[in-house]
Amino acid sequence: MRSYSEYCAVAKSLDVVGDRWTLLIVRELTLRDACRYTDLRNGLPGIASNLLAERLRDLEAAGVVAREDAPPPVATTLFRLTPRGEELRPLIDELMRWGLPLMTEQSPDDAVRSHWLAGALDLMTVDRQSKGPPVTLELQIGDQPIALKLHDGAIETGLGPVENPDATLSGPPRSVLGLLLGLLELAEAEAGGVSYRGDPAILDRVGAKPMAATAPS
Amino acid sequence: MRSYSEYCAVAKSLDVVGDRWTLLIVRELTLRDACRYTDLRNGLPGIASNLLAERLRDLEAAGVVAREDAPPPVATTLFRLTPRGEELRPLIDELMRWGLPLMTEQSPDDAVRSHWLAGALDLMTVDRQSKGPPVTLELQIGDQPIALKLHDGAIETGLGPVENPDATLSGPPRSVLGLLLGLLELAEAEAGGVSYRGDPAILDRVGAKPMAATAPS
DNA sequence: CAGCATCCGCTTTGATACTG
DNA sequence: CAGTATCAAAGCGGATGCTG
Repeated sequence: MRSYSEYCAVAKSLDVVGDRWTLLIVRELTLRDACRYTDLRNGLPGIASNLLAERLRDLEAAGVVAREDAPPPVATTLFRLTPRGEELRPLIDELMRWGLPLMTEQSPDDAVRSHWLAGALDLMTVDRQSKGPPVTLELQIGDQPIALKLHDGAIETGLGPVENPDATLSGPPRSVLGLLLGLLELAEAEAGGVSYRGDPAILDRVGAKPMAATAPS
Repeated sequence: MRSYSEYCAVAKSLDVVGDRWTLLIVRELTLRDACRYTDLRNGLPGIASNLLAERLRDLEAAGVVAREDAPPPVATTLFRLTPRGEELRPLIDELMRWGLPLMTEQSPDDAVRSHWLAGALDLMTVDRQSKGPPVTLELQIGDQPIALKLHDGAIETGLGPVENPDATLSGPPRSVLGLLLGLLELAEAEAGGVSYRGDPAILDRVGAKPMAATAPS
């Protein structure tokens, strides 16, 4: 991207990460750690192959991403955030926070990936019953199941199947999210195509994280 | 901008604010409150006039910016962030934080505006002598003076001249910033073209804000 | 003068095909 | 798997002109 040529910290940041696709590449690497080129392509549906290659080169030159040769058994190239790249995590979190209200609009041709949603849930939900017994909830949305482990007031999110979940939840992502964040009642969500199996009390434990106090200006 | 068509909060945010110039427009409005079209142009050197108009229309449609007719004496249009737009402030702050290390590189054709620097100083500096008497420091960098008012461990930044400042500081922005953030000693900064008038003890009171603890993941 | 709209050459992106 | 090559379409930058 052409530099903004402004002696301003915001502009300098955008000179590095302001290109189209760039912050989504960083998102992939923050959500999934080291990725192969192919993993990145899968997590960035619609990106042109030449653009991905070019962005990775730019990010490497900027010291945000590092390329490493994977250990022997696999023998492939891995892309990983450098420490400087890791410092972009709060920025990705802010984008996620600000974008969450926009998740009420789901276009029919929106791609869905479980790790995107897991990241948002990780950031935005809590176990409201801090003294409750540990329970696990499996969400069937996106390209793979999402595991929610509730314990001690926190929710740990993970990808992949859960053995013997205490409850399972599936349906249109929009409705599943609305239900988990407390914007929809179970009955409404079910009318919206959600299917839930398990004790409804478990669902009630999941809620939106209270907003952090506004940062001191 | 073309939508990323991803059902992901980060992508949804970038669908709204990911266009070139868009976040810099938001920066202007967060740093300077309501702006006229002309003020925005001045704060965004290099933007094409049609692009500014188009971005403002897009931001208005997205509910981020509102247009209002200014009160009688001036009778001009003002652009202002909506409450939803104000919620982007933490994002701008994060961009500023991440970009600050890049301020060590100042290209000769970088434009400089005082309010950009005042914003960064506001975010990143503290009065290290929390019990010291209130003092004011005037910086002569950019297109207008910057006032730093040190009192009770905090630094209040403002734009415009100070009457009877306790100290004044001028020179190349890069060096002035390095001096204030403690990356340069006064002697080094002076070698770099900085000129300081006042008690050196005042300078010592200004320092970089200690990093906030990493946000709980 | 403030707030745009139009035009045009240039750069970036998107889609697909191809390669070591 | 990890890219390069190609080319049309879209977006941007800069200049200029228009309107209240």
